[in-house]
Amino acid sequence: MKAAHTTRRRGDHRTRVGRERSARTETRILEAALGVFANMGPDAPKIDDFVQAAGISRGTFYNHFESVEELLIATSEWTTRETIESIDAALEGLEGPALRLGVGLRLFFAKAQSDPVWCRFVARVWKIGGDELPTRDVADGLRNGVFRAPSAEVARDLLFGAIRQALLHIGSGKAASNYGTQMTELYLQALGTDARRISAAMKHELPLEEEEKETSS
Amino acid sequence: MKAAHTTRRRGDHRTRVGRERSARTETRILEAALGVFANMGPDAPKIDDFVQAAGISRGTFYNHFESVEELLIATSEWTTRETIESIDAALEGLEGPALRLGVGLRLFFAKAQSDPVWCRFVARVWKIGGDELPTRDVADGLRNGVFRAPSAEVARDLLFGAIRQALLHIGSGKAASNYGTQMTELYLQALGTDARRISAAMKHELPLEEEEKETSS
Amino acid sequence: MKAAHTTRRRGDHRTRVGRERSARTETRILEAALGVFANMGPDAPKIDDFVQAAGISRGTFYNHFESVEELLIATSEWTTRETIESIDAALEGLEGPALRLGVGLRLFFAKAQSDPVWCRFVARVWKIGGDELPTRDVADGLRNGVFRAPSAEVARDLLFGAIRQALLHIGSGKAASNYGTQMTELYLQALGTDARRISAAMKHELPLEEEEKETSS
Amino acid sequence: MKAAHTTRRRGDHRTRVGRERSARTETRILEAALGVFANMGPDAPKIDDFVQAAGISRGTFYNHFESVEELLIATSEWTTRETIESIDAALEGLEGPALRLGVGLRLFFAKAQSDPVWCRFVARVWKIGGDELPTRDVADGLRNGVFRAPSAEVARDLLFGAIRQALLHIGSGKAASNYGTQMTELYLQALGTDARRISAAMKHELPLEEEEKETSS
DNA sequence: AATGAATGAGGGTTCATTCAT
DNA sequence: AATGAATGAACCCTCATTCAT
Repeated sequence: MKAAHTTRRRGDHRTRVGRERSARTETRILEAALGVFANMGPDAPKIDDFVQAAGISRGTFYNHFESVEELLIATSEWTTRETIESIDAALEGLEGPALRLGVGLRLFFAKAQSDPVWCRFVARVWKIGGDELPTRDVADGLRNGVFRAPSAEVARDLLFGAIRQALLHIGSGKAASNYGTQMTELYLQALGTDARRISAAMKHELPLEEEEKETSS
Repeated sequence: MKAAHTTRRRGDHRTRVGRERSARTETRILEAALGVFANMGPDAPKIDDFVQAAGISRGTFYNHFESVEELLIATSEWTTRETIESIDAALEGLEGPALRLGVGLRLFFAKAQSDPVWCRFVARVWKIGGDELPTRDVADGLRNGVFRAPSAEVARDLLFGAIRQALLHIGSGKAASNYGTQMTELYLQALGTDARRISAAMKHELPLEEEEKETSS
Repeated sequence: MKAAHTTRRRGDHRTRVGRERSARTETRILEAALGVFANMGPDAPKIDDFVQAAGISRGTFYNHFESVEELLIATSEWTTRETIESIDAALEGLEGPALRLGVGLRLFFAKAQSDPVWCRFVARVWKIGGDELPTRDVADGLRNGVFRAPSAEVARDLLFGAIRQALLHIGSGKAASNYGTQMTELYLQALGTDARRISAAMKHELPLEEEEKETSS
Repeated sequence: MKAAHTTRRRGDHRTRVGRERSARTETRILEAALGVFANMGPDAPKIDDFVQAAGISRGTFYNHFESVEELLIATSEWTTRETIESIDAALEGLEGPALRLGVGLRLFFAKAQSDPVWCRFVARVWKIGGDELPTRDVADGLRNGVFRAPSAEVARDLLFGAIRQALLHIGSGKAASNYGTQMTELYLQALGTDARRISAAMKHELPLEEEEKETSS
């Protein structure tokens, strides 16, 4: 077992080094891809755009991703998951659909305003999930009468239409600093939320979500 | 003199015939392009897609348009202008931002539901104008207190976000028949319109806009 | 018979008008082609270049010429023949290869300097005949000892090389006004012509060749 | 440290191998291009002609040259430089414009007669430099009275006209074996060189320039 | 793994030529 | 004859993908 252990350790070592290097390369590609997609949209960029942005060779790209499409999906997941999770965590303990939705949206827009690249990426790509969270709050609110809308469908569509348009606006760099808050307020008003609840959601202090993404280049 | 006359008439005739043929071909391309863009979006289609859809040759395409981009713009204008104009005409005489906006949106969504190709095209492309009409009504309503919103920006962005998302939904074929009406109602509610005005806008009979597009080929 | 006569006269009339128009059109094309070839060389121009320069339609071009190649040949002949003939006529009565060659070259270069378009055309195309005239004089001179050269071949090649290079130089617009005369003198010197004969050829007054080309547009 | 060393060596190795392969491909293209241009002239050949002649793919062509024009220039330089340099070296130590010019031209024509492809290439393309060498000798000779001509311009133009025409003649395969020598003699005679100097230039043994072009494939 | 030269299919564009009027 | 829209073959160029090192 000892021998085996040693052997394994060597194997592990090489493997680990390889994996680390590989993981680092992969991260480099993802980081580069975020910027490339943000600037060029999901369809325009060619493999070479990522290769150049990441400072790697063509061959290396194919060692990690099979196609631009796959890279797009990977970038989306990588980029969205932690945002969603951190908002989810921040909402822990908040009660009431209006408060939860209001604070959640404000956090989301705050992230967008603080990270323009991320913002433009999400605005232009927005292919993936993360939509269960707000969807649930809207449904809850409609069910228990806090929200009012002709149907759940239009409430949902209005929400995602608003988010996308807001991200485009923010991503253009022309949005006022309270734009996200205002959009949140307007959406709550759209659902017929009563003034007191809106006010509470707007005034609630934003739970600090620490920025941990080590975007060190 | 007779000869001269004949010659001139012939020349005119040839010219006129040529122009007519050319115009017909151009219309054919535009009609085909509407469908192609609706199905494939603005970036994916290749020249050949239009060539095949229109039943023309590659060379003929270039006799009329220099690039896909130019065709996209031409198709957008061709497609949007008459819709906007017909809605504008239909709103003639209607007073009050809520009523005008409500009826205008309902007409717009009605068009979308009755013409799925047009709907998907507009949903995916939406590059061009036609946005002055609703923008003005929103601004009017905010100014005279019929509407209420944290800022004109968010009111505007919410509107266009809603429209785009609605078109996508309608274009998918899964929207209920009253979807457009519901979205209209929700948007009026979003702007804090009072119930009586909303009700009036929803009940107002839709001014008939006769379909005159002579898509006879 | 009367009827037949009338009919024939009509036919003649139409035919004549047609022929005249046709001849005029053909001349227009040739004139345009001269300029086009002069500016663009023999290979670069496309059918459209001639069509535009002549102000005709594509179809009309094909009514007169089958290809660019054919037009090139026609333009060459049309353009060269009269120059050669007029020089030939002007040399009528001059005796002695040195005198004939010297005056002939001077006339040729004078034409080149007075008609830059013709000059650039000939410089760049130079496909066709008209070379018998000087060739004969060179051969004569070599035979009877007026000229001296290692072989008739090199004498001939030196002549045509000189002419081409001279035309290029003149066509560039940078040649001095006595350039043609100087080149003529140098070529006579190349063939070992004695000084007296050279002097006679240089001083001989240039027989006036009237410009009759009706380049009326 | 070992690892780092190994890695670096590997990187170097890969890089070096790549560069060598690339350089070999480039040479292959240039060699092929020389023949293609020689046969078809500078304007007629299409990319495919080079691709086929070099036995590479279209894509590879573009990895090395951006256009036919660029390839033409590269081929010209590659082809002319060594000839000029070798003649320059061979003339080292020869004194007097007549001797230098005479021997230089004879070397040039000898090269042309021994390498028909090169000859036809230069005859048809002749875009680039290498003209300073003879130009200087002509100017020197005119200045110190060894040569006589109406002007330096015509002396120069006569020279290059003669060279071009000579190359065309030689390239056609119909030139006698002493053609180059004869043309050299005639050109010296054209400049009024005295008989003794001409004779010396013609009799001077041609300094051997070894063919070193390593056309090893 | 990483590299980058080579590949060739795919798509863009031009232009000589035809033909109905 | 003259016209010019339509045609499609020929050519240009890009770029995703492979593979030897």
